[in-house]
Amino acid sequence: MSRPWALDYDTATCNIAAALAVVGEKWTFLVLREAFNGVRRFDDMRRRTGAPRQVLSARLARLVAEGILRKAPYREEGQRSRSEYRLTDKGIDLFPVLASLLAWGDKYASGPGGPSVALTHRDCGAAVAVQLLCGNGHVLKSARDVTPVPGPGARRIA
Amino acid sequence: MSRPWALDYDTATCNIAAALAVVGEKWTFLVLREAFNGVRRFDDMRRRTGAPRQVLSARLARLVAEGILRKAPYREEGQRSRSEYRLTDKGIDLFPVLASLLAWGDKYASGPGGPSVALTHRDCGAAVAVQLLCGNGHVLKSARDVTPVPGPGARRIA
DNA sequence: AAGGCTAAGTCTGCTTGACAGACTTAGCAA
DNA sequence: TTGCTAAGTCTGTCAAGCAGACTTAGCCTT
Repeated sequence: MSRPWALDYDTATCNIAAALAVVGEKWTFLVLREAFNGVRRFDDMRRRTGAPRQVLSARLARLVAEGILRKAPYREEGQRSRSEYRLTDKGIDLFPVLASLLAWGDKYASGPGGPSVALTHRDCGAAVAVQLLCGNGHVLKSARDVTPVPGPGARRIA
Repeated sequence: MSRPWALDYDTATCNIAAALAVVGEKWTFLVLREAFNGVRRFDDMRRRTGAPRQVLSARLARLVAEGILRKAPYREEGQRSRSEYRLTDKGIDLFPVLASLLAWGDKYASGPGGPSVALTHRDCGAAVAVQLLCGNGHVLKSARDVTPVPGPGARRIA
């Protein structure tokens, strides 16, 4: 690797940045974690993430505005009707991000007892992992086997 | 889904939070993106991420302290010797996180021309994608096919 | 209909972190 | 010894995060 080709291209078109602009904030990830765990209600999320109410409120509103969560009414026995937050398909598609973070955390930052959450295949019960898979069906052992190349939207720097 | 089991367990043991505590900050992801693109030098990273010098400096130091990047000396013709930043294996293992973000960004937040970066398999050239794979070799179509269950490190709330 | 109950917020004052831009450092070369 | 450059640090300003108190809105009981 002499001079990386990336230096000749503009970063403005990078979709990692675009994704991060939407979900890149600290509490947003934790909110999504809870959502994937089936937690849907404001106060549960607040208690479990530790996010200040104001921040949680803002993040939820943003996620709804982006179409990652949607508000749905619910009604607890003897209570008024309130709103809870559910993942949309767009939100569900963020799962690999969370799953990758979890895998990395399990490997490098796990507490004493080991992982506190395991992912299983609903249909067969086996453990689920995030893998890099190429179009020819090869499972890649390491990210070192991946070569990033400029895509159609890449823009050369003048 | 009546009452999610997650509500009965402590969030303190969650390794997603542990991972985010290390790499969860906004600029950190962008720094890693550059690192995976082969960008290694302070000023290149600064220019390409837009991070303020002070913040970049702090993030790089943190990543080195965490063993995700390591400093390596380099020497440009006619210049003094300086340090650049390279991914360690621990850092390389974060690739799926970035790749997932990229895939999501490509799908939902792509600019006009389409993706600006494509991931290819070094050995066969085919496109690489992040997939959910179960222990029995099934490729999962959606995160809805994943069932999270309490792991060995899970701690019930009193 | 008055008042209590609760989840889901908003409001207030304080503190921390981000930021831009100027400045500093350290080794190499002329 | 002076200049050059990448890689930082320093300073003042401003936005964001934060804890804790307060508010809101329906449903229920009395």
